[in-house]
Amino acid sequence: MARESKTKYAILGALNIHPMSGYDIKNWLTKVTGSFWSESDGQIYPALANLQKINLIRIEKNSSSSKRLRNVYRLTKKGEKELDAWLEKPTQTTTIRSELVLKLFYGKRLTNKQYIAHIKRRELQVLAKLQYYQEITEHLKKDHKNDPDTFYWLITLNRTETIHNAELNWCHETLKMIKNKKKLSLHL
Amino acid sequence: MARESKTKYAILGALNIHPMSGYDIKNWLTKVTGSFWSESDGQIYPALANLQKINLIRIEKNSSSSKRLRNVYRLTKKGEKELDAWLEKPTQTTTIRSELVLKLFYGKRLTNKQYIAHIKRRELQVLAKLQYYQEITEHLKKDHKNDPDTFYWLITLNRTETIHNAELNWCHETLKMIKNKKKLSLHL
DNA sequence: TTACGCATGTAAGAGGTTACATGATTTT
DNA sequence: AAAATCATGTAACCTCTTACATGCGTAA
Repeated sequence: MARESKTKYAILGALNIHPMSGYDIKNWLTKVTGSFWSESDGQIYPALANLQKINLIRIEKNSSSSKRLRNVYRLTKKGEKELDAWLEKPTQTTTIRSELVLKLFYGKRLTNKQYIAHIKRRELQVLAKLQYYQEITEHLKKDHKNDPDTFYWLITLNRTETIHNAELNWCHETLKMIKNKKKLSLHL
Repeated sequence: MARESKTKYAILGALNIHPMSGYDIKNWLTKVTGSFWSESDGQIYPALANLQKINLIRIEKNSSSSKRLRNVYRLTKKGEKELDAWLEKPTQTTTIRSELVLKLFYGKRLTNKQYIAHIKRRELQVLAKLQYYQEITEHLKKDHKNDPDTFYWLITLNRTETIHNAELNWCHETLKMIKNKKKLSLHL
């Protein structure tokens, strides 16, 4: 019960780029896939141990010689197959939960001022994210143009950008509408 | 640990519209807030019991006389205050997880055909949702124009519509780009 | 030498979904 | 009479986050 965790696939996919440590994977995921995927410590390390146990990944370098403890993992052939099988499979739509939108939905009890404040906060959050992902996009286009992954990363970054822009527009329009008290405009 | 559940607020907000049973709340939520909020049986009923225990809601009608068991709850004054306190509070950004986008991100290992299939499936899903929410929007504008909640519901429906439309455009553009093999267009 | 970042890992415990159980009522 | 839907509720059990513990290396 409680639908199957996808953490293993996030890990396998990351290791398919190049060998990494758990620490690397986590930071890298939060940095570049943050807008649609993330993992926490408590997920990563047990998952790595398990994936190693069932031979989907293996430790490449244990760096025992006086170096700091650092486990760098790499995909096995079996791991690649597992990754491929998952990649090909169609996905179910995931349920999402946005507390903010729930508040806006139940917003009848809020004053105009409070309601506007919610949307403005959201506007700033989205704007910040948008700028952040635009920077990553620029960076990829400039310094990783020929990386075989870049094309796919840009596609998903472009998706994030498109959607964030749309939400930004919505914030803008909604604020304008509320401020002008043209509440009826939605009903036309 | 494991961040605080928002189920109670989803329930309080629903009961603020009008008294409802647990069954009603669940169905109503999946129907109209499905694009940004949902609850499952296993959450609703225990939460209702608990909310009643701490006097945020109470049973309005137990309909004992030969009628089917059906508990209709209504907000108490205390419940209204709790709802207001939550509504006013700023929200944290929620982390979202999209398995599909993760696959597209790791898409290097997929054939063009497989990749396109993923996006096309998504396109259809989004299109269906878009049409569904457009129907609800029309319904509200026609038959519930003067309902005090309608204005707020239309705002969130409009948000869903805007974002879904953006994603649809992205699907379209991305498919076109891949099909034309103009992979370099992203790099310009 | 103090502090911060690197790096791994575990424990606790709430959150959430699915499946099952139960029984009434309405529809076919 | 059977099947579908209404309606509530519980149990199992996985998921996930937060917090804590630990220790090394490096920079101020």
